[in-house]
Amino acid sequence: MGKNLRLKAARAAKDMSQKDLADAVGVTRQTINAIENGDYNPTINLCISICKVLGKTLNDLFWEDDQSGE
Amino acid sequence: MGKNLRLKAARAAKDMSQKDLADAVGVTRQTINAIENGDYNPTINLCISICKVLGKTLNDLFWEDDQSGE
DNA sequence: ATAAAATGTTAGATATAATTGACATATTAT
DNA sequence: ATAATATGTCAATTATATCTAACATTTTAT
Repeated sequence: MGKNLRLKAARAAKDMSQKDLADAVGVTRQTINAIENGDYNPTINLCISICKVLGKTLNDLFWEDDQSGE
Repeated sequence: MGKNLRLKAARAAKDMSQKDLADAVGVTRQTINAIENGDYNPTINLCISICKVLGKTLNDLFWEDDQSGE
């Protein structure tokens, strides 16, 4: 699995560290790190929580053929 | 958690049974049934597989405040 | 009416998401 | 230089997604 650079960018745009995001959604820093690095397959509820904190949708951060230049 | 009626409707629109969809994405019928009934929290990769089979996006089937008239 | 297919649900097992804790490296300060 | 913060990663544990297998109910046929 590849890295999730859209997630990394959305987090950077909010000036949050991995730990900040982890605390905001109620998981550990290692979990956020693993998701950004594509090391595993989070649950949809966690994805939804992350999206809400970062002001994005599922398609923005986790859908693939989404090359729309907004 | 509430039922996922959008998933149920999208599956019906393809005239697929729960077992048909389960076979198409490589899980069991019970897993599809549990997702439709809101009994748990699937992984994002499974959600993406389901969306692809049904010709929908993550926002279509799993995002919440999605009242956009496309 | 009955047979077949689809769905709902449950118990027990397995795979893996997520945790805790630790350590290393990199970055950004002072 | 060093102190602090952020990130990468790994081993061991816990929580839970998913499986297997079974049985009941509902729906759609014959």
